[in-house]
Amino acid sequence: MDPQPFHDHDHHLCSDAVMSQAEAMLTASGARLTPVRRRVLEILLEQHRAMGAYDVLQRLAAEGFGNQPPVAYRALDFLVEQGLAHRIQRLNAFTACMHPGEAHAPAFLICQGCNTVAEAPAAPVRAALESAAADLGFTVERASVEALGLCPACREAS
Amino acid sequence: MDPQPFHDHDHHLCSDAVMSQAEAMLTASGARLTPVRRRVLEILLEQHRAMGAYDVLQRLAAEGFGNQPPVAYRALDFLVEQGLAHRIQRLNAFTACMHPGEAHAPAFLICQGCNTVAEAPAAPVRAALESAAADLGFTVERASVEALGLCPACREAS
DNA sequence: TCTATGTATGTAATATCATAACACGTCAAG
DNA sequence: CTTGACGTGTTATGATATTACATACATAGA
Repeated sequence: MDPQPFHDHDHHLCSDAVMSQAEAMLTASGARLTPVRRRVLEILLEQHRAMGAYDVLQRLAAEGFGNQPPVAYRALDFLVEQGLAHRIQRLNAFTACMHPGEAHAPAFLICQGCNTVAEAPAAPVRAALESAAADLGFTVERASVEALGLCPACREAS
Repeated sequence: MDPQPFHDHDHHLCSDAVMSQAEAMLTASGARLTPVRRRVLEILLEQHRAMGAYDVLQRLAAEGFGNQPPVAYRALDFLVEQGLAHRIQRLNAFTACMHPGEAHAPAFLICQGCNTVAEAPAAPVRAALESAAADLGFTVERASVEALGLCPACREAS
């Protein structure tokens, strides 16, 4: 999967590609990418980071949208439901999905140096988890896998 | 690892064993198991569930300890540091560690039916995660793996 | 024994994260 | 042209967590 988050790259390629995919997906599914929702997605796409709902809200408010928490939470929840964003439990924050449409139950790598959040391919991780769970008779429905650590750049810098 | 959380068992065997181990570990390390800390551990050990800090606090207050959040958070943080409790990110809640002393970076299995939380052996899961991370040059320091699903009993009942 | 020091606890105040409930507007189907 | 579904705005409140400071308590060193 995509190592880009951790390296210099032309970020427009990321965000533009995701925006197009998002539009296509939502058109196909009939869900509506309203101005607030679109703007929230754009804001999340600005960086490979996780943003708190209140940070997003502040941005929205500054641009003339509503300035009460539900405005942000509703848009964020919508994006999460549509698979366009992920919630990072550990940070109480949200990040744009960089691979919308692709079926994926990602693992998140959170750099403690630069706060970058990347999605890692988690199929083997999930397989191992489901196997461990099955040994106890437990059926996994959803799982969150979040790792804290250092990205290549921050590791080198430290 | 221990499938007990998901089955009928003499729970005193769990909690007594853990309490003894906890005492031994802390005596050895020089850390102090003060009344508040001991009581919090006992409370967590009452069930194979996760408890919110404010639930713990309520219990403490009812027993004559302080009734402000830091009282609970400090004791809980202490137990987590000492490896005697775990924080479940997904639930904003805490659970007693059922295998203190054993080196382990567990995966948590959270039953959506009965709220039981079990620790599953996570060595293979972590290995898979570290491997996926290494492919991106990322070094994992700490990770949380939390699965929602159904335990054997609740699965059968549903 | 006394006192200085570090550690633990108690409390007030506040910060941060999240949701419930209701009002209003828009738009498309009937 | 009305109705109903959906989206947005707003008020209020709930739930989770931390900062800062005061007090007590244990214990090692004078």
